[in-house]
Amino acid sequence: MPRRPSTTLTEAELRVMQVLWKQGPSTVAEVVERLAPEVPLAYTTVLTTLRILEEKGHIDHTKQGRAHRYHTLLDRGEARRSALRFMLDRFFDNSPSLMMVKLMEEGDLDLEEIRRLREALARDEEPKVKGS
Amino acid sequence: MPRRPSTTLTEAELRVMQVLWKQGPSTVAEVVERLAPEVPLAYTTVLTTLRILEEKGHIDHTKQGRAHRYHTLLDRGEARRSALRFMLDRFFDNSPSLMMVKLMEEGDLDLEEIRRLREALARDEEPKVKGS
DNA sequence: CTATACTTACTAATGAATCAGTAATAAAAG
DNA sequence: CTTTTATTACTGATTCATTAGTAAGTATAG
Repeated sequence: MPRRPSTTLTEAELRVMQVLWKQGPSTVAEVVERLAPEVPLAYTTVLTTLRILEEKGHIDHTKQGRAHRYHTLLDRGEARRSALRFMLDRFFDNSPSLMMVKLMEEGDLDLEEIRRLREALARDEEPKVKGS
Repeated sequence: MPRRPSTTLTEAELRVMQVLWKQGPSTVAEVVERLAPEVPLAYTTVLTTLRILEEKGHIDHTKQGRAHRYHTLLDRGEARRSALRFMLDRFFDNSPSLMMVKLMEEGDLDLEEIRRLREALARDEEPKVKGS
């Protein structure tokens, strides 16, 4: 029996989606250029990945001169949520607070970020109170 | 040109590591049993994955009767860190605080957890001051 | 000691994913 | 209109990852 086809974005697909999310609708050449320093890929390789993403319904394209300009359809927020759920399940025993703690340890937050997070946490504490 | 071999744990490998991390040193049968409800896999499939993990140096085994009992060598904390780094890069523009905010929105923290997190953040704010 | 049951070791099959080349196409330049 | 050039569409190669079967080995039970 073979492996099952992946339900989530594959590594190559994710790499490309990331570019589209970050720099907005892009042509093949623009994606290649952005990826080049990190992962040098042939023009047609990226083209193929974009075609697959389009087949899967994650992106779209419009004509732009003789080229195609690709737009994301898959919402980044949704992708983030499913990624977070995966991480919680696989690495943090489904404990959001444990994950929060580890994040705090990992990324050194500057004072401004800490202040904003404390405010966000304070806001989180409020809406729990119903009525009055 | 072929695909590059993956540097991180693959999906199947991660699934097995997760079991070993959660329930401690286990035999093949124990791993299969734990995985069964979620993903029914043949005994030998899990055995193969364990062999690969051992070849890669991520786990170890000791004899137990006629069976092998597998132990993790790869530290879970280290795996968590590299997973977090990957997530930060791919989904959260390398902003830990952004990731934390999204995590707060997603995983509902209970009041007790929020309180502890606020304390932890408060402590994080202090050590920045050098001397006196 | 022999038979039984369980476990491992080895091997193979298969499709998934990734990478890229060649041919066709369409726009742009002359 | 013709030539050049950029781009896409199609196709193929490669190997990785996953799955599991068969044979060999080893402990346990009778």
